[in-house]
Amino acid sequence: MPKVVPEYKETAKNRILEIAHNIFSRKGYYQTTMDDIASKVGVSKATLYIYFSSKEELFKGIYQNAPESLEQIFAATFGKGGDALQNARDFFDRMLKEYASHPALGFEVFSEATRNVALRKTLRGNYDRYVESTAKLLNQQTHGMISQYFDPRSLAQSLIALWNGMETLLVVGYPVSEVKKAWLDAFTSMFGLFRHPQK
Amino acid sequence: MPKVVPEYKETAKNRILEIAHNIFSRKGYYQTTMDDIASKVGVSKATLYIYFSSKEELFKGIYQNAPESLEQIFAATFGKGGDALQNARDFFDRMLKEYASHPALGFEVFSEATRNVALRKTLRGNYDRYVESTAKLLNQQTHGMISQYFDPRSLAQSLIALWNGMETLLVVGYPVSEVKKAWLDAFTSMFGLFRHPQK
Amino acid sequence: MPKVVPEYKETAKNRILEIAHNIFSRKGYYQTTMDDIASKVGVSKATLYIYFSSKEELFKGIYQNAPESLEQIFAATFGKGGDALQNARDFFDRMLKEYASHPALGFEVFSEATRNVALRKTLRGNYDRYVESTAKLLNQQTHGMISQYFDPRSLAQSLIALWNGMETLLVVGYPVSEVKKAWLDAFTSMFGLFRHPQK
Amino acid sequence: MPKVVPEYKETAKNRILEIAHNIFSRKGYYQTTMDDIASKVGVSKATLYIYFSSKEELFKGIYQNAPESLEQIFAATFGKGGDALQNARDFFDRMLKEYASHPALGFEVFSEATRNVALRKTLRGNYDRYVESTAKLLNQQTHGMISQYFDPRSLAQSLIALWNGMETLLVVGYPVSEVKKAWLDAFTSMFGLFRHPQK
DNA sequence: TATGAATGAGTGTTCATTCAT
DNA sequence: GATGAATGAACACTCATTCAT
Repeated sequence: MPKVVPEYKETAKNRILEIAHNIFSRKGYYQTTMDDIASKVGVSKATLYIYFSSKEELFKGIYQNAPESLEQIFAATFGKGGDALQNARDFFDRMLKEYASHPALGFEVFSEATRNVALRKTLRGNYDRYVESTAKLLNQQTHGMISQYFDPRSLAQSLIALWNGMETLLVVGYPVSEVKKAWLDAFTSMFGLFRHPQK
Repeated sequence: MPKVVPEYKETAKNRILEIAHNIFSRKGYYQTTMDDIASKVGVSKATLYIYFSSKEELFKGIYQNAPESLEQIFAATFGKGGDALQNARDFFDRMLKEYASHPALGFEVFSEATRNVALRKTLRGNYDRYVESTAKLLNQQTHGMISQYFDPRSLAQSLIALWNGMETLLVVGYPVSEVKKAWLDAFTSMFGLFRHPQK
Repeated sequence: MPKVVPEYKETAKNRILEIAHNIFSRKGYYQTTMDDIASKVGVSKATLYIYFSSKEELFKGIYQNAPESLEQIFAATFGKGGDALQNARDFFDRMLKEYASHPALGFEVFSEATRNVALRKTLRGNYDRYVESTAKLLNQQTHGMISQYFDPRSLAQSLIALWNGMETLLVVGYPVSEVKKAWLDAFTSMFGLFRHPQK
Repeated sequence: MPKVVPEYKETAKNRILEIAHNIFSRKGYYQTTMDDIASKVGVSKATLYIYFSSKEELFKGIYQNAPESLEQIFAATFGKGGDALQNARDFFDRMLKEYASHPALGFEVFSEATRNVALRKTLRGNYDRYVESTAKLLNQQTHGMISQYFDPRSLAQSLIALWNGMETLLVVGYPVSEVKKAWLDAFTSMFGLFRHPQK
């Protein structure tokens, strides 16, 4: 459960998903061929079509199978209460690991979502869950800490957006340390912790 | 409007760039064919190759030609001083318009940057400029407003990341009003304005 | 006929090779399209690429597959000893048949070899074999007939060159009978048989 | 007149021919583009079409303009009488230089002649001249040396063929010294000079 | 005479997808 | 369930040739 990286069960279908996830992440959707996947999985191309009716369906299988990570990581870090700043640090570290293993995939998915309603709806569903659970934790975590004026749901959205934005900084090539600082500074200021500067 | 010369004659190259920008934005890089572009521009495919040596080069031409927007919009909104919150609203509105006209392009570019060093470097150059100019304005705008503990450069990065993240919320389908609120709430809290709730 | 196995099942690859050989020979490398070959073979263009990774590779397959002819014909004619002049006649007749079925291919290959090191090396390998086996036969055939002053290897090269040169006379349009006479006269004189004029 | 390399007069047309000759020789007909030629000549592609109605016409211009070399070299070497073997040496050296400057062109032309009647006729015309003048010189040079049984015209053809064949040995990569020996050995034996071995 | 600009007609190559075995 | 073999439909890119200026 604490496992972040989607750990598909070892059925043929899941083996394919896992490997495809890797390749799609590395090469991007359009530059990944069914051949790439098949040969890496060690089966024939035709076999892929036994499990997935098309390349797109296979791709869908991936982001529908593994969208728990943000939620799980958020829960695993902020969920345990305690020092908010430290939790934010942990969150960053774990999300970074997640991101690093599939840097391109997220962008690819968003880009595709721009044109694909079905995908957009799926993502929206995921995000609704993210927002809800984040808001809930925010409530607990920051209880009493956040001004009454603010909306936890709204802040949850901001926080998720902020992380997504951090990924763009990483792609562009800013050093992790710098991006982490930006994340923590933003987090600190957003939650009015700035009176307690990090060492 | 910035164009002073009235005999503003679009060169063929710029016409292509503009139209290609639109199509790439709408359909994505890999689903846009040179034929698509050519026929929209109203020339033959071969003509495209007179001006750009490859599809990739044409694509490059686009994101190298118009990366000023964030900078310009930031300057145009926050640059004029005054009410920070109102500026943040203006910024959002203008960036939204920019985003809406090419929603997918940004993600496509980031995705590609994941695998393409040259592109990454170009983007990094742009971002360095963004960060610098944003930090400068932040200094002026928020003079005295931000705690001594915080780093304007770091906050500038966060702010840019935050906007990028907002775009993901938009793609996913959250209503503009909701995203705008998230942006403003985040902005407000980040800059310690929360004592002055927006009406 | 050399094929012993009756269930001589042409593999797809060999079928392609054979047909491609014909077309390349007739139209030349650059004027032969993959479509030409595919449609003559009766498969789709894509199928060609299952067996050969590129047009060039397919072309290579041809001249690497059938370079035995000169060697074989030489062996089959001069190899049997007996009347040298008659053997020379037989050699000519059989080489002519070979040449006539693919007149352009040889020149095409030589032209290409001018610029292509790999091809040059392959050809050189073939020629080394030709020279060696020709020299060997020359030794047997002309034993005692050729002056001690001459080098069989060198004469072998000359003989091969002479045949190659005869092909140029044929291309240019000299009648076969005339070219054959030139070949025989040269052969006769080279091997000191001129005291025994052909009837 | 002793000049071998075709020295076109410096008219625009001839400048083009000269440069085109070089490029065609180096890259082959099909891999030479009109752009290649135009840019090397320093004019626009369209200008080429003022002087030559097509690429093929331009190519024709080349081999119609400079076919004297074999004839001239033969005349310049064997024409002066004297030691036949030494003349054969000189001939080789000068033809080699000629060949070396345009190794591929000859093969290209022969290959093309296979399919192109007009070209074939032109070449035939050239070869008729070659044969005739060579036969004439052979008569003088070898007067009394060659058995009555042989036909100078036929031997002339053989000699020309032999040289053409030598070019194939060169393409294939045999060292010049080796090819030269083969040439001289063949020559020597063909003309019954073998009683006077070269040192 | 010279050319910048344009293009029609290819051309090799790729790839998701199918299907008989 | 698995696959080897096949392919239709594209697609980026090229190039000889034209023509208005």
